[in-house]
Amino acid sequence: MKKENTSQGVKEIARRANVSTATVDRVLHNRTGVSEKTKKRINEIIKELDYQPNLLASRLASKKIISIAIVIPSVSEETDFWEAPLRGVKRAEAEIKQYGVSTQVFFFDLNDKDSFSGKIAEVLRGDFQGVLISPSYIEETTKFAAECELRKIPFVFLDSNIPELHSLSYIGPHLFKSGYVGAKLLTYRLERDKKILIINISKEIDNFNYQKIEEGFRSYFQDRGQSGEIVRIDIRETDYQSVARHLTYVFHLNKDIGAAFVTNSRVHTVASFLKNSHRTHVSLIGFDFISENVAYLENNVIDFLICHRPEDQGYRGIMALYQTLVVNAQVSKLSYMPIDIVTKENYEFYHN
Amino acid sequence: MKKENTSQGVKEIARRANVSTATVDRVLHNRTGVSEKTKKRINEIIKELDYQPNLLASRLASKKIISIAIVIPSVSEETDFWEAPLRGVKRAEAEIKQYGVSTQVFFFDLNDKDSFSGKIAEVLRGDFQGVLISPSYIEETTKFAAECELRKIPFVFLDSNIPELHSLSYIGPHLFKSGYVGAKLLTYRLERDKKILIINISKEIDNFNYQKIEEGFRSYFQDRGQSGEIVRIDIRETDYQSVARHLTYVFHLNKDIGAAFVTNSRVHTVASFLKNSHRTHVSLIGFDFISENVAYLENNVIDFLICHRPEDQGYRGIMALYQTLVVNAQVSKLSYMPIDIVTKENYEFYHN
DNA sequence: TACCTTTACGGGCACGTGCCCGTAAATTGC
DNA sequence: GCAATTTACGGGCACGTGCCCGTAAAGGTA
Repeated sequence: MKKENTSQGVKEIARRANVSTATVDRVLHNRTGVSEKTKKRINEIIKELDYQPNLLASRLASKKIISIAIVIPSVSEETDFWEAPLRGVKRAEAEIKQYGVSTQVFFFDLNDKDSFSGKIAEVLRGDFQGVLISPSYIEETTKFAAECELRKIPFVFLDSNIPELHSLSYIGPHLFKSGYVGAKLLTYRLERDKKILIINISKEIDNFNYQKIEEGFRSYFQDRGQSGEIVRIDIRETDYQSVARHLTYVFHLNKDIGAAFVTNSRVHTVASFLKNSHRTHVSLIGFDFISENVAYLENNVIDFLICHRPEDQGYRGIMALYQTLVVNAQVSKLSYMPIDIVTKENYEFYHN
Repeated sequence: MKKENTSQGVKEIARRANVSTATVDRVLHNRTGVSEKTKKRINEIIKELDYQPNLLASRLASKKIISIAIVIPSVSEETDFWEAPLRGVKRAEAEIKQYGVSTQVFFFDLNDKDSFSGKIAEVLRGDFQGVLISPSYIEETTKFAAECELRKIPFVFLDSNIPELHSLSYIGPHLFKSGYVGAKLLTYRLERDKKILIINISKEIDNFNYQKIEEGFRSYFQDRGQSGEIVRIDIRETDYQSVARHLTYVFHLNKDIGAAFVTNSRVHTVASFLKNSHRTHVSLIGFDFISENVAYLENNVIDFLICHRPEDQGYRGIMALYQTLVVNAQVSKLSYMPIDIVTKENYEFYHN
């Protein structure tokens, strides 16, 4: 089978407008050097034909390379969570490399604000046409966003959002609803008079993500007028010893805790504690498909993991920038990921 | 930033081998007209350079159009399930249309074997280079697969599988495990002495999919030595009246049914019955994110829906054929979809 | 009027690959 | 040994777009 042989694209427009393809090209890229009236004539024909440029030919002919910077936490000993978004980024890159898109990844230390500042400064020194960033520190990100806006560099937020800033798009979970789902699962078979424990393990004090999750979690009970007692604890050190010490204390004060909800991926530390202290009858829920968590899922210590397709997040983040920078198409400002429920029974097919 | 200026691709190979690009081209497409020794020389250089053809240029220069046939059930009054795979197909098509790929969809009536035969005959009369098919009828599909193999037309199975046939790939759920997950969810808070009801509503007698699901469901109980009584019922008519009649009878015989598991997307019919007969205390689980089901999820009549990302299935199906026919890359023979758990709390973010 | 600058366009090559057509060289037939 | 055929290869255009360069025409200045 053969393609249609009608002359297509710029040539056809040029023919109808009685000009050369170069002139049409000038109009398409709104460069100077075209009189108003021919410009108008050409634009009308473009509209009439509903002209869509041939990306193949365009990218083939163009020598421009589009560079995208990715700013994400490095994979630490504590968590390999960011492996997944990175995979997604690489997958997207492989797909669109042929269109002249290249990426460069900047890893920062999640526990070190200065490393974050350093990396975004480095990005600004480089010559990037788009940025995909995990906005871990609000203040620094705000400055960075202002500079990007000045330079007209589109940026996409990954995994957590700062709605006030004018990002091209946010790609990540709806945190409030994630907490809500956690509450539903955690209490699905909880006995009436048992207490619920919310555990927040994090070095960062000002992290607003956990607040949103906790709000969602609590609102589930408000919505149904249930008012079982909810205990909460903040733990500022992430090592096992510290966590165990705090938890021992809490469980000592509250003998009748039936379920525990961890607001992030450090649920495996809690799982470890529950196992060591023979408290595996306590229902346990947390976030993210990381290897330590999956191990405790397998062991029946963790009941459910809530996940947000981190690989897909990375992929979609790059693709959103690609749509804007190369295809010149619109992308939606908010792209909430599904709230996936992972259990011992279905985790082997989960696409993280 | 500019692209590297080193001469690339076929030209570079030709230069090194002291031949013209035309000769290299002949080797690349193993056409005739090249002596053995030059062929060998060129092949060595190709290997040495790890030559990857530029898809952009290739597809731009080629006038060939690749046609893919899609054979799926039509959206019926009973279910709009197949809307989702169709969306995925369209999404894939939009992405790769520029590479000269076109698709044609053939809808058959899921309750009419002859319409299935008719459509596959039509596909074979057409000039297609690849087929994406939902193999609803085994015997007819077997014949079709044999003919495709003869003509060297790759075909991909969607949503259900016939492992004996040499499909390029199967894209769909792991049915056994899906049933297993259903059992876990259904009994997560089931009281000890309550009975479980398995409901199979389908006109097709020989459908092996449901058997696999039921096996998985039952094996969950075997794995944990639980032997609560399991009742099962087959209903061969899909209309509400028939289903209600059968269910009335079953519930009359078994007063203590605490949970019901429907092996396919017709769970909404059962939900309707449970609601009308004031039996919403019975836990209910079924399959697929179709609008009727979601409505009962919202109503708390259905507890969970198990889903397998039908849109993604359609997308991946087309992409598997694209990888084979255009990119000439390998695709994995089995591509199990995640077993997603959809509840009232998270359905609004589900990407079906 | 003569000269210079600016504007408004056209010509044409390049991107990397596919493929048609032409032809020198090698092979075959008698 | 000569013509006919086959083999093995090169030249070069086409795909649709980007963009450099050249130039006629229009406008400006003395």
